[in-house]
Amino acid sequence: MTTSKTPKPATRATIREVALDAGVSVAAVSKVLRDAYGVSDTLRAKVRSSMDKLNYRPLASARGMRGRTYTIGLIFPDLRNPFFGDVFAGVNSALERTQYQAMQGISVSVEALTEAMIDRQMDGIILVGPNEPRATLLDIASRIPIVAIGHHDDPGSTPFDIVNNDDQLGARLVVRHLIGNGFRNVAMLSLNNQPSTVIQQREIGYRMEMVEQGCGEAINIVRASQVTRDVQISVRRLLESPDRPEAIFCWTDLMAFEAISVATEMGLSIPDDVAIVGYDNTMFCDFAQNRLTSVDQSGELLGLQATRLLIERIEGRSESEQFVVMPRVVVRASSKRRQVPD
Amino acid sequence: MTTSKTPKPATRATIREVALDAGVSVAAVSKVLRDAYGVSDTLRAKVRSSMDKLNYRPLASARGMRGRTYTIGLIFPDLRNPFFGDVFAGVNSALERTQYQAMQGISVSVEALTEAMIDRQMDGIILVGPNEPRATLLDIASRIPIVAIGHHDDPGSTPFDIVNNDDQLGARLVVRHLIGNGFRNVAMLSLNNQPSTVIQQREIGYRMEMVEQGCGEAINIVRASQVTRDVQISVRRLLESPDRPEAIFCWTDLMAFEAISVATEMGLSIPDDVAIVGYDNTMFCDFAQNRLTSVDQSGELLGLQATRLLIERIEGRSESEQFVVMPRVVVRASSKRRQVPD
DNA sequence: TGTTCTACGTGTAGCGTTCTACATTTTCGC
DNA sequence: GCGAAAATGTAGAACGCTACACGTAGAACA
Repeated sequence: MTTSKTPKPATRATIREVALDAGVSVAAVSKVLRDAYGVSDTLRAKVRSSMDKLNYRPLASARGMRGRTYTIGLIFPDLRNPFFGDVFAGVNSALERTQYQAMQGISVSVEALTEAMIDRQMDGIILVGPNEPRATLLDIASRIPIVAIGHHDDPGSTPFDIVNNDDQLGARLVVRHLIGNGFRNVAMLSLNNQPSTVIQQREIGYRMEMVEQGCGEAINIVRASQVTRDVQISVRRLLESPDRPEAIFCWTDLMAFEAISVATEMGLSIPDDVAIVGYDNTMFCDFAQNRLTSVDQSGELLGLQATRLLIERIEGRSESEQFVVMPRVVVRASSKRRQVPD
Repeated sequence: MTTSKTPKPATRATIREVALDAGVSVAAVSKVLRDAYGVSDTLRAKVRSSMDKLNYRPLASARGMRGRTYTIGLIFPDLRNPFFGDVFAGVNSALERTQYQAMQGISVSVEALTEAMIDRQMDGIILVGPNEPRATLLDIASRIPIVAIGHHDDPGSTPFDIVNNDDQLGARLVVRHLIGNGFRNVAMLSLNNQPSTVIQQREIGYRMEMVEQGCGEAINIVRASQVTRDVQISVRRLLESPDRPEAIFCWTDLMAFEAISVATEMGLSIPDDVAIVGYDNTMFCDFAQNRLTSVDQSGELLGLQATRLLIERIEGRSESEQFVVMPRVVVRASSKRRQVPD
């Protein structure tokens, strides 16, 4: 008398059951799963059909114990910025038709989040606009493949891949555009307390182009924190100052919208009293109440390339790469040519 | 001659190494980790100190093989909606000081995402505004604990928990507010192709309150898809129609911003030509270029409660619960009392 | 006809946890 | 003091996969 096995375990199928059903070894099923070498077409077909029949799906935890989990993590510094939606889209299209899945981490601290992702055996991490010091990034990179979107460093000097838009150029283009449209006293609204290389680059670009355009004496960088209240105060102070700038270049669309808000509140008209330009070209720029000129850094492309590079890394590449996209200014009414009162 | 073990494995510490270091069994360490019964204070202290010393962190995959992964998944239907940031914040504060981590899934299809999360052994899932048919939700709930934010169903009739704002009431409050401010011809801008119970409830609330306020004959529900272009066309058609509504109640802030955009483009003034009201009370409502009256459903509270309920569920509760928050109208200029031309 | 390759399959040892079953020690009522 | 109960600790079998190390059978070559 043999103990009969439960016929329908009601639980999800395992690789063993698939092997049993297909009449092959567990190892063979695993090979099919991984598209590994040494499987005949017949065997593959048999296994595939059993997998379908049993509705088999590999369990990520179990895979994680031996190798990959086919999961990559995404970390953003600021969730309120609508820009990250564009990056998402790019990540998604890169992941289509692969076994990989992306997950965005949710946490207060980026450091804690990174650890949590390592604990959870992510195969790799995409860090967007990381503010962490270089040493921290290097430490993370030594433990898990990462690619940084928006982090400037010398090509080849980092053990991780980098995907950037040319932030320095982006800032220069903005200044060139504004001055070309008759705004010479251009201030820049930047971020404080964040040693981000992206901000640095944009500030450098702004400075250099102002000088090259002969407006060096008008250089004026105001820094505020991300907090709405703080931005409002800074913008108001700027707009109330005796030599009110003719234009404000904001380091992010989000800040630009806040600038528009303050200007509107003060009864100023845009762009006649003050022009405003943002960065990211998010969907809100198009709205008629904003009509915000902004720099397009094609978040979607950034996300796509970052994902591609990350997967290459996970699958073995060892030399680091950089990918740079060219920014372009998308002109809208907020920086329309100045009507100089003759 | 004994083979000497590598002294510094350079790899992360495992539970075995902690046990070795603390001079106790692996089982004991596991107990400490899980706060399980049967550990003396002395042992606990020893183990804790070894864990600190070795910088030990449990590996989620390995835990997943036996029990929990201490990870919960978040699924949103529309990533562009800034509302979800509020929910995030709530989830985070509920997770503070727990071992759990939240991850937001990124994918085109909610169904695929759910499967991916089950594959990855999430302990539970929070579904925000799910559009899936009831049967699908029941199927998912039979395989993994879920709580739905924004899904209306009879209390006790679902095997999963529900956290809602009273959408019917929210809509009623909007109508009441608008009519109280002199707008009688109130149209509603809703969503098509999405059998969401949230939308249903808001439509019902709108209808009922319109009737009760004696404006039944003005009821007018226009439905558009989420696509920007589609919304614009619908709003434009509405505003160009011979009996242009005096106010538009938009089912989401996002749509309301688009409505403001179209109205602005057409040269209409808000609220004198048309009042506009949104739903969600997202941060953009405050901006002077929007000044959007909106319904606050406190996304943060929703996220907090959903997380609390989900963890309770994961840890054993079996009867389902519902939690309802009361919506309230936050009045801004976009619905200011009508200046009736006498 | 033997010998060497190559292609295809299989057996099985872990991976790092959890948790049941059990062993040992301490406490306590009488 | 004695036996029972409570408290504390341990051993070791899973969990579902991957991938290394082999075995085997034809094909190709001499």
